[in-house]
Amino acid sequence: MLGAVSRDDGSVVRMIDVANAAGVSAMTVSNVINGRPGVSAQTRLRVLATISKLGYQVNLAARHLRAGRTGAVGLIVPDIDRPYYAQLASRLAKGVEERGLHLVVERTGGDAERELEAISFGRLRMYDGVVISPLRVEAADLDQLRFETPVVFIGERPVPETFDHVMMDNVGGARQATRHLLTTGSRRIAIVGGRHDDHVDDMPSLRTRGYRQAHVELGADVDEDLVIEVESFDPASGFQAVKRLHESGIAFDGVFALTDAAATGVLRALADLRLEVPRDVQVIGFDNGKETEFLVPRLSSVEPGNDAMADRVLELLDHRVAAAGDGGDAPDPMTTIVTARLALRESTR
Amino acid sequence: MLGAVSRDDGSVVRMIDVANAAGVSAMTVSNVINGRPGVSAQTRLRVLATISKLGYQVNLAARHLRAGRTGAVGLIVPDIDRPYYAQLASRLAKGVEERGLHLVVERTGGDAERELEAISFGRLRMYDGVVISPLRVEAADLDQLRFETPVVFIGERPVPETFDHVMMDNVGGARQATRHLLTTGSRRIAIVGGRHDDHVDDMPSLRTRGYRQAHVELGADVDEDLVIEVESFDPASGFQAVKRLHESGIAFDGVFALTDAAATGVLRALADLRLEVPRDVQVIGFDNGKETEFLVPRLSSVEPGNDAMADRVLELLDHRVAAAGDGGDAPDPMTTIVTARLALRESTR
DNA sequence: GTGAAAGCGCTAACAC
DNA sequence: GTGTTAGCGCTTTCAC
Repeated sequence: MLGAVSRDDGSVVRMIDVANAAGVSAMTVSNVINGRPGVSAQTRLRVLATISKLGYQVNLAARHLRAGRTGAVGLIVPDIDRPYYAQLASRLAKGVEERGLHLVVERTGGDAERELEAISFGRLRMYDGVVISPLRVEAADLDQLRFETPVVFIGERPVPETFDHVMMDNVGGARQATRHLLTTGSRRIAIVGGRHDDHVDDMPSLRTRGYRQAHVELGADVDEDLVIEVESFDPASGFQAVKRLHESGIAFDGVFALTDAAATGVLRALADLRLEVPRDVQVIGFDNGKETEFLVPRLSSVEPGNDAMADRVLELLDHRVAAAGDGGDAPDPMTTIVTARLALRESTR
Repeated sequence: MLGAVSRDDGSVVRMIDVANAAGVSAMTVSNVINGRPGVSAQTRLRVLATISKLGYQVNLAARHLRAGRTGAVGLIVPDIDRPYYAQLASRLAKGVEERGLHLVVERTGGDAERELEAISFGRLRMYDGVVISPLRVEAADLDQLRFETPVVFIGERPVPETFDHVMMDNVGGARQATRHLLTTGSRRIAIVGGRHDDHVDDMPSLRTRGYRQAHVELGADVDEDLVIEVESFDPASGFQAVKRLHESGIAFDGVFALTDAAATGVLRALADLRLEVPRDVQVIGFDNGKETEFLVPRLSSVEPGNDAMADRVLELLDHRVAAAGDGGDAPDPMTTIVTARLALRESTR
């Protein structure tokens, strides 16, 4: 049997084997293992000794089948390779493990169908709770869904109010960043990764809205030539964006890059163009990643509060998993927006 | 029941429900779902229609309990946040999903006990196959282990010959990098993250050996003052290392940083010291990460062949999982060393 | 080509 | 404080 654990004699140690060896019933062994009350100290010790002597380990599949608990929390993300998701996964894994559970990471590749599939009935059943950061799924698709597994949504995609939702303050962070550039003398600020049409609720649109808001508030105009749409938000895109801007002869004295990764490419391109940062061009990124303070020049960035987001997600899961376990009333769904702040370094004045 | 899937009337759709609705037995439904032969085309269609009408999904826990297959491959790594592991996870996830399985990522935090625990009998049973990248576990501890789940080890830790093992060419890559610096005129090459005592088989020691080998081959001496041990291999460590070197007044005209992340900090520190790269100091990293070609200056690096490693891991799993499934003979364990090559850019001459 | 019986290893409910 | 009974939903075996 694939995956089965066998001892030297080829047999598998089951709970009943432990029970027989210890001279008790399987139920008592189960009670000991799960720390349930009603077992005498003496019996408990004998059972524990037998367990370690036989090297017994619970069969999680059987427990899952019987008890409905899986011991796993699912994290469903577009991609586990990108720093934002990798860090989210790392933080959640830590928290989930402290609660005696495992984190299972599933990647969708940013595919709408696979996102929906991942939160389908059957797949959710594999988890005690699920955290999903959708990229494409529509609120309308989610509206139909009804399930008992606690689900927390994370990110900027709109989500029906019937779900817990944790989001970063994309608009506010972008607004602060842009305001800083404007108030320190930049007049023509390029937004790398921005959207001309910012009416969809995704990351680039929300950050573009903050950029526009700041302009309106400070009485500045947005030149649509400075709104540079890009495919992906990596260094290569940032690099290309600045190169294109320069080749088009469009003047600019500030850059708001929608991610630190893109900003890395922006800095590289400006160095190639012999433009000095921040004297000729100010640059600010978004994410406040670990690398920012070691770039040349050190990159100013928006700190989105990812730790706080992860903590909040864990809190929400706690509430809901506890309620589901007790059969208690499910708490009202909540939307949390974590505030962003600026981390200013050498790339801005 | 937590995690249970319920329909509007609160009931759960089981295989037997599908069977009743389609007027067949559960066994026939099972045969249809698993694509087993011996079901007439007509019956098959009727069953499939009923399945989609009732929205039935197999209960994976029950299947797992009965069949012993889990549909999951485990990846056990010290940390999922670090780019090397994140990329490994991403690549493996893709490959595993192509095979109709899931990748479950577990992090150990680099703790020896937790690494051992993760490959214990009970935990392995959760997976059809396991990939583990240990950081601390000793070969002696592994020697005792005997299990039927296919396990592939990855990384530089020594592993008993009874296991499949995929490693990158740490020594060879470091040797090439150092040779390049030496043959292009550097005489005093600092190794950031190196080890004075390189007799343990871990990443820093192996790369240090390559560094020493290159020196021996080219008749150069290693000054132990240039071997800088660091705590972690992040930008901050690289930055500190160069600062300390400079403050001690130790001359150097080349830096081999054991990771690109450390090299990022090295470049930053050299910029602070107004040392020009590569004129005054040549710098080379290791990993050939995506960011390297956008740093200022563009970083030369050792390309370790991570894609090839991931492909090889998948290949090995394929063989072993297939053998375990068929009850066929297990293939002989193999050790694969993936060759490294240099990716030269602006930071070297 | 299809179905009935048995049981995977565990735990909830209840009896003693 | 401990044991007995039953059954979670599926698949293996074997009979028809």
